[in-house]
Amino acid sequence: MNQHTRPTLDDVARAAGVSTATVSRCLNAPDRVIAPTRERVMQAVNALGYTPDFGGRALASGRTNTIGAVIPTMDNAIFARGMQAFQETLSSVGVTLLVASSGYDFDREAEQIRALAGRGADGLLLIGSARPATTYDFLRRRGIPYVLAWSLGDSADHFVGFDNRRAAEALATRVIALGHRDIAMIAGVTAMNDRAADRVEGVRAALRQAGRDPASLPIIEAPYSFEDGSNAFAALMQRVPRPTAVICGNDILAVGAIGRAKALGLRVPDDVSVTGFDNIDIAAFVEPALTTVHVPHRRMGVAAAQQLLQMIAGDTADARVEFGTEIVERGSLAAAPV
Amino acid sequence: MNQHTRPTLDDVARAAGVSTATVSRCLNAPDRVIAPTRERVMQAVNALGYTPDFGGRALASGRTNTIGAVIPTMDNAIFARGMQAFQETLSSVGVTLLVASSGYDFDREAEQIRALAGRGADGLLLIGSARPATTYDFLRRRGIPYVLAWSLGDSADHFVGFDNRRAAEALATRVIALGHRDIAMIAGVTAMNDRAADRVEGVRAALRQAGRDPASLPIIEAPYSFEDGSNAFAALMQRVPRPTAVICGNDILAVGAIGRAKALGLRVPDDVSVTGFDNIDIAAFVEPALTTVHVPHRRMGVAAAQQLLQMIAGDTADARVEFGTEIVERGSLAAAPV
DNA sequence: TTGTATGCGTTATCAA
DNA sequence: TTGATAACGCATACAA
Repeated sequence: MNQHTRPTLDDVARAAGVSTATVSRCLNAPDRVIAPTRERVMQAVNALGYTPDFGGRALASGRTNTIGAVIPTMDNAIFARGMQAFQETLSSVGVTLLVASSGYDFDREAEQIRALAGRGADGLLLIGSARPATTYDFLRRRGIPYVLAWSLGDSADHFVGFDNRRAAEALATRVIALGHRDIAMIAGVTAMNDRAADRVEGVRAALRQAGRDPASLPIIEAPYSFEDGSNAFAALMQRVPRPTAVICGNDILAVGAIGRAKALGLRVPDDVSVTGFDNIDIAAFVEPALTTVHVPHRRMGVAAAQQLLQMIAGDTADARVEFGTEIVERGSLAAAPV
Repeated sequence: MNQHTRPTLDDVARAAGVSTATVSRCLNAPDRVIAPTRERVMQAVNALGYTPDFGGRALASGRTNTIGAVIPTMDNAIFARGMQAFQETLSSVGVTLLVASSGYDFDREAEQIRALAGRGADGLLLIGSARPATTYDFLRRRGIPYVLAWSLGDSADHFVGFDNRRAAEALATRVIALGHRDIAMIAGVTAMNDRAADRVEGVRAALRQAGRDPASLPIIEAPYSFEDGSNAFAALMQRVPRPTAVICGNDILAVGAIGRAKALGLRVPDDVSVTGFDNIDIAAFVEPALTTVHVPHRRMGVAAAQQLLQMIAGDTADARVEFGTEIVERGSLAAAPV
């Protein structure tokens, strides 16, 4: 039984009869080593089961090949899908992903950002642009590359996202064009969430554009769950006149709304139309299928990873990558009842 | 404009007029430093905006305060929820989470395990027990603590999970007790997935127990999506005699099945019963609501984290933490049609 | 309670 | 192409 200490560069060097520098080169820049020696070294590496020590490498090189992400929560189909793509992309180039979650709380987010930066993350992925100036200050003082995703902002930061406001406006405009006059909205919680807030703004903009008073739009904010969507829908249906269309801030709320409509004996879309946002899998599967806004979550995850990798490599990356969205019309939206 | 190099322990020590050792102690064992000096040091730390360098710390201490997880995919409600809880628990004690995904592929999993171990992970979370001996060999040679979650196995490894087989058997037994004789199954893909395979085994065991031939059970394996569940259901409904109950390996497949049933004009549960597994949110929300097996995903995530932390700390941890599951009976399951 | 001194494993500079 | 050797920033055993 040998000692249970891992082999070091030195062990490999000795075994291969070369210097530690050569072993290091074999691993990091194989072309800077002549083939025969390289072969001998690699043999020793395999024989000893050598793997480079992370701490030593990080200390000496100043890089960790690690990227951090702070998202509101993994327990949300939207981020789950995007993060999966993000992780796959990083993994394909040998970078590993550190994840942390904020629970939609600015303080927690700042705390997690600090933690990941302290963990030596070479770059950071953050969601949206709404956060205190102090957090941005920290990011910049620290000089750590970061990308803001899932939305687009006005700042000079790097964005990889789509225009939540415009997409929501387009959808609402379509609803209005179908003759709906009594429109209501079930929004995601807008506090600390620019995506949700932008979607509300988009709907208001559409109303304004149609010569209606945005202030008259009944809105209920609801957490991301079927049940909350359902309850919000029930509350909205109490209004007089009863809305003929309910625009929801995301698909989960919309599915909750449709479920409640059925329970209330209301036909969708004959009595009331319902729309969602995100186009997650379930949108195509509810009955009736959901009219929603398609968002390319996976592509965004991939693009965010590429962007970040470029920034870390020191290459000049595009300031922003904007993805288009499109309205997917399905059975849950129809012309207003006459 | 000052140089953009981060302050080091030495800078803080100089600023506070103490040695680096004292600064280090202030950060790692504050009680070993007298209050006045500690105060002076912390002041310098804040003034300089000092944060310890990760590489240096990892190299000197041999620990990274980082735990890795290799899961099949984040894009699955089950793991997403459990991982969120796992991450929160780690975060609460200052440990950060490295995530990687295998895509249900043994080779990729082994690769990711290597990557995370190389990244200096102090411990590892893996899903299920089905993987090549070579992977376990690596884990043990490396001596890295690991926990297997979401299932229970026969080995001496540390498990945090539940008995997929027994839970599925209980559910199937209930289905049989309701008079169903023509039962079919839509299973998750069992290759490289012991959870899915165990659920199939459980159903077979129930049939055997009831004096039926398990080999006669029609089974279609389907990937984790509504659409695949839907298609599998349609195929099963072609059989003669037509099954009166379809047991699904997870809720997503079951919801897909229910959707197809409606499209085919079949009433659930009058014409055909459908059951799921996992009890994710949507199970309570489909129409009819899904009879399924409740699995405490969040609690498992928390327990897995605690287990791992104990193992890393060198405390003796329980060999296995088993969670109970329970059948949640809802509208999708009823007595067999007469 | 605090300081000194050493070593952790790697990368990178500079010579050879 | 390869080798010596000096950082890298921190934790810790030991001494004071």
